Amino acid sequence: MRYSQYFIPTVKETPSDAEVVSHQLMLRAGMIRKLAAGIYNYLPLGLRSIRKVENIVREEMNRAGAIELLMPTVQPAELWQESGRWEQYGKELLRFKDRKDAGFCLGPTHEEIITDLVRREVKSYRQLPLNLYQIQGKFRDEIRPRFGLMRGREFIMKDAYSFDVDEKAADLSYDKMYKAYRRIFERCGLRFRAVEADTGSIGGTASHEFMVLAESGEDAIVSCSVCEYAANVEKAEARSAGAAEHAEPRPLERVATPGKRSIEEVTAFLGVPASAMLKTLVLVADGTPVLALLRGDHDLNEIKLKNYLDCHTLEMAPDEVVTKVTGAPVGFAGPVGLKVRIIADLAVKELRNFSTGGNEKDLHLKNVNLDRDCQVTAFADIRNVTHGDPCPRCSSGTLEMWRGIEVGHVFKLGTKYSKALKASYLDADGKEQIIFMGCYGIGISRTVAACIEQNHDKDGIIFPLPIAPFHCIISAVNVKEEPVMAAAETIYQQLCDAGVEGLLDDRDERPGSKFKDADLIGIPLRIVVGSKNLADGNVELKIRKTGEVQLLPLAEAVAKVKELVGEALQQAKD
RNA sequence: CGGGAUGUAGCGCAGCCUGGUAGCGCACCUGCUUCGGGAGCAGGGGGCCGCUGGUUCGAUUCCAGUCAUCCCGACCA
Repeated sequence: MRYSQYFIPTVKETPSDAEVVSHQLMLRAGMIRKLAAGIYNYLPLGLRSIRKVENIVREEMNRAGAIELLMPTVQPAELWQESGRWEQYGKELLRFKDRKDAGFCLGPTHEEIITDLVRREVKSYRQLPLNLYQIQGKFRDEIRPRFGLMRGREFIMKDAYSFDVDEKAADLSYDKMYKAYRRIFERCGLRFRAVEADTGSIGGTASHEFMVLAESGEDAIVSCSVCEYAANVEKAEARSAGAAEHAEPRPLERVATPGKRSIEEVTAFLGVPASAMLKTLVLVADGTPVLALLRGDHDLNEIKLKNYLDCHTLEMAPDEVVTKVTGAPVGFAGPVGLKVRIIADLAVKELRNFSTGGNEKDLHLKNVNLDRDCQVTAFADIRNVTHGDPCPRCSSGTLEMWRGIEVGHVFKLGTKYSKALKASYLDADGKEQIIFMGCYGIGISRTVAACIEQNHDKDGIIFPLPIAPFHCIISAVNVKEEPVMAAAETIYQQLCDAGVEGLLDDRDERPGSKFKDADLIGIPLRIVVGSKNLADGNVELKIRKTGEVQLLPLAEAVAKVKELVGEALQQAKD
């Protein structure tokens, strides 16, 4: 490709409405342009990287035995009503009507459609297992799209759905996908982790997320310093540190704490550590107030609590409700004397003589003890794990924390959708059985963004070669010097012939601009053809990632590039 | 949806407080010089000052509404 004939509108200045690096760089590198909030044009350069990821995904899915198909973006309301998600999904589902007033939506995911297809066509155990996938645009009307392609409303996704005769077979399908996903992200050249995850609104029995490690990641994940355990903090299990200390209960004390509301203020005022405090949170679960008790230095994990309560909505109570439940303004809540459902975190069991709110303005209690002073409804694991917590799986490890970007998610769905939509088959005995399903998603466009979050420097993007839009850029320092241009053309032709994707920068620009653009768009290899080196029969080969520069005779440059490209792609495949 | 902010040339911004029909840098076009890390000089083009209404002789400026975008929160594969 000749740069002068191509379309790469790069930008010098950072657009003011872009917050994260990948968004800024994709705009600056001319990979994307915004059309509306969370909706982007994919420009040629961006599309090339997206296609690279798609092809890797496609190859690995096919290798794992999945079969590609393509489902419509526009989906009829009836199927969503049948699964119950027409009501459940909320405003994220963009709904509209056709000219006959029939309800439709833009597909945010395709469980309903694929299950409908399979229930019509699959009748026998002989047709199973089956794994169908597509790579397609999805639309989710996110409340708050942000960070460019990281959380768009319209985005490109690979979604696969497996169908099996029973749970054991479904587990095998899941395992195959899990392994395929590892290969995919390895081949993309990404540093990532597979972590245990909450299943969220998709539902099902188990799931893993694939997280690209990056400081800017929206998700917090933990991994064990010793064993293989890794999980999203949303899901990570807290293990109690051990037996309770044996402290004699001291008499309950009332302490005036004028204006001291937060844990920080109260600990400073009382001179006790946060870990000797009891944090009391008032929440509303499906309209009913609930108290959550945590050790002062721990944070509530709302997902764990929501799962424990098995409720539809769970939110922090508004001030009026707190006042009504505790009889005191916000900041003085405690469990003593309250007659509501009280869920205490497991770590609370170990607290003795702790301090907490007194349910009166400017009052806290000291030397509170459970059982003696108040009763909890139940104990449950409802807190976020923290750095240094003991690993829930092995005896010796502790948990380390990371930030990650979710680029893939695999789910064991069980029979949630097959039951709702009555997808069944006849077994060898002619008996009707319900199909077991799994679903497996990869955010293709997000993967490109995540890659940039992980691989960039002050000058721009540093693409791993397997998903770079081009392998090698050939920068002709001065296009008006005939020998320079001729040599650049020759190298470009030879690279093309060798199967290397070259971008010939034949623009009549100053060298500085060309180098800046080359760095910005992140092409892994660069050959610089300039008159000085050319006089000695040499060209320069620069590695974007390391900055390493080598002078090579004209004749060897192409062979060297071909070798490097071959290595990178080969390495990625094995 | 709650809180905060911003809409002025393709991009980044100033002007507005104190009303008198708009300016800077980059980009773009022309010419000359330059040519290994975003060149210099000279000339030039480009604006419904987001939109609607109000106040006023007069509104980019003041007021109200509205739309859009961004940030925080809630929410979310």
